[in-house]
Amino acid sequence: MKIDPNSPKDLSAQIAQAIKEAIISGELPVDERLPSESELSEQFDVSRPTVREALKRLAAQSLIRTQRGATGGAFVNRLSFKDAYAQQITTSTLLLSMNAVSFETACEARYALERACAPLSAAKREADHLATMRAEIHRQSQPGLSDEAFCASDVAFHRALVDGAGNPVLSYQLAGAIEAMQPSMNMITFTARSRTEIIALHTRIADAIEAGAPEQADATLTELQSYTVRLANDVIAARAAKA
Amino acid sequence: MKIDPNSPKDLSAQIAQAIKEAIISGELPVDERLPSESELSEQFDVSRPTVREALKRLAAQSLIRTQRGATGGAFVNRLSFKDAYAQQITTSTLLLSMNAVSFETACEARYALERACAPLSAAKREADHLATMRAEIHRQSQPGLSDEAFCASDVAFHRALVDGAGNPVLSYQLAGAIEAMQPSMNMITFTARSRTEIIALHTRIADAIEAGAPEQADATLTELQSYTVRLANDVIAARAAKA
DNA sequence: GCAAATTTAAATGTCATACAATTAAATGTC
DNA sequence: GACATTTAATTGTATGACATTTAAATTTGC
Repeated sequence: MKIDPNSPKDLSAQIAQAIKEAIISGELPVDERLPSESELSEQFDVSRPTVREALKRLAAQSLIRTQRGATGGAFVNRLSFKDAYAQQITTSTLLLSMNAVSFETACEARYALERACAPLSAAKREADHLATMRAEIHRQSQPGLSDEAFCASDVAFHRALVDGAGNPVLSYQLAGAIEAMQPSMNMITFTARSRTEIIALHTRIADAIEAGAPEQADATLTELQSYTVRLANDVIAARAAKA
Repeated sequence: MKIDPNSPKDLSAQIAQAIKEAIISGELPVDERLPSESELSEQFDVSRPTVREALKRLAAQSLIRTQRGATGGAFVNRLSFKDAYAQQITTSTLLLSMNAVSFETACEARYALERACAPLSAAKREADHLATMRAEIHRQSQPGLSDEAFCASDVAFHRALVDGAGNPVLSYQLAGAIEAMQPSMNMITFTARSRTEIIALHTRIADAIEAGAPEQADATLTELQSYTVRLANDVIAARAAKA
């Protein structure tokens, strides 16, 4: 691992990249201890603060963890699905909010991905995920539920649908798509009528999964997508009319 | 934005989180300049190196960019799709390699997602993406192509299929799923026979997209998935036999 | 001789200060 | 007015010190 003092990049960025590449290539295996900060600063011929900045960059990406104390140091971290979920969600959220992605585009992506899960979920139809879906449907029908709580339950319902596919990689990929949309979903005011409609569609989806009928789940998800987009467009139109 | 000196977390981690939350909430809009490092160190009542560690954490996630010089400083960065792609790919790659995700599971996720794109691509059937797919198919049939080059072309083909859906959010989500599998794909030795088979399937997929026939694309992708898994299993079996 | 208490050493976390490098704006010069 | 120079602000890097944490080594007490 070498760095170039004449590169346009910061030294800390170069060092971080060198270590990152060593981790990706497998040269540094999981749980391996990196040299101490002092040793690294000698190896790369830079000061300790510079090394520390590099290590913080890696820590921010969950590539390493640090421990204090006698046997402490920086260790290569096993990237857990949980950590990856969290990163995926914040990245997706920022991507949508900062790039003026239309509700329709985000919605299209989300439901396309969900339709990808539906056949797998329908094939497995696991009891616990189905139970979660039913429970969330029940919660959604409670009167006096706030719009935020309704949305949160909506997210939980769809996560259960996705997790029902029993593929952690899929769940990870979809976590971002589903949760990143919550801010825009929250702006929708769910009337009693629209809630009834959505609950009916959720029920049909759960039924389709339980029956092992993927085409039906697919079609109902498409219906739900159009309905959601219509609701959002109503909100946008109402706002435009006011202004 | 306040921090707690008695928290178990590092000061730099707390500061990074505080700024991150301000960015996510929109309190700090895109291109806004953060206070200088000296000002931040006064505001948070910590030293400048500590502030810098916090800023490097944010820079590692592409949340800020820094400029040197008189009018320099740290600016809130608009998270571009390109940056998000890159993060998504490294995260996915590490997730697969560090968690002993089976080839079959990763493959299932990948093809489920691709099948999600197929109907959208078939509806749009854009000329340039179709041209890219045809060009990659042609490249794949060149004799003397290395396994690595064949794999790279395979990735390009599938990316074109995905990008053909015309939904940048989908493309972003799928970039990870497709490219993260390249390391495991590279271990497969593609014989002349298997290449012919794969090229035939690719051709049928392109034909289906061009014809606007989503069901056909879906079915062919499923075939390609099974065939890929079979090839991988052969490699694994051959290795086991040797040992 | 063994267990508990203490000391020690190694590592990260934090601070203070200084200087180098870069960049744009202000200033000066012709 | 155009061009060169200076200046000031800001990040990048280095040095050295001290605080804090943690496990291992040592000492002490019985």
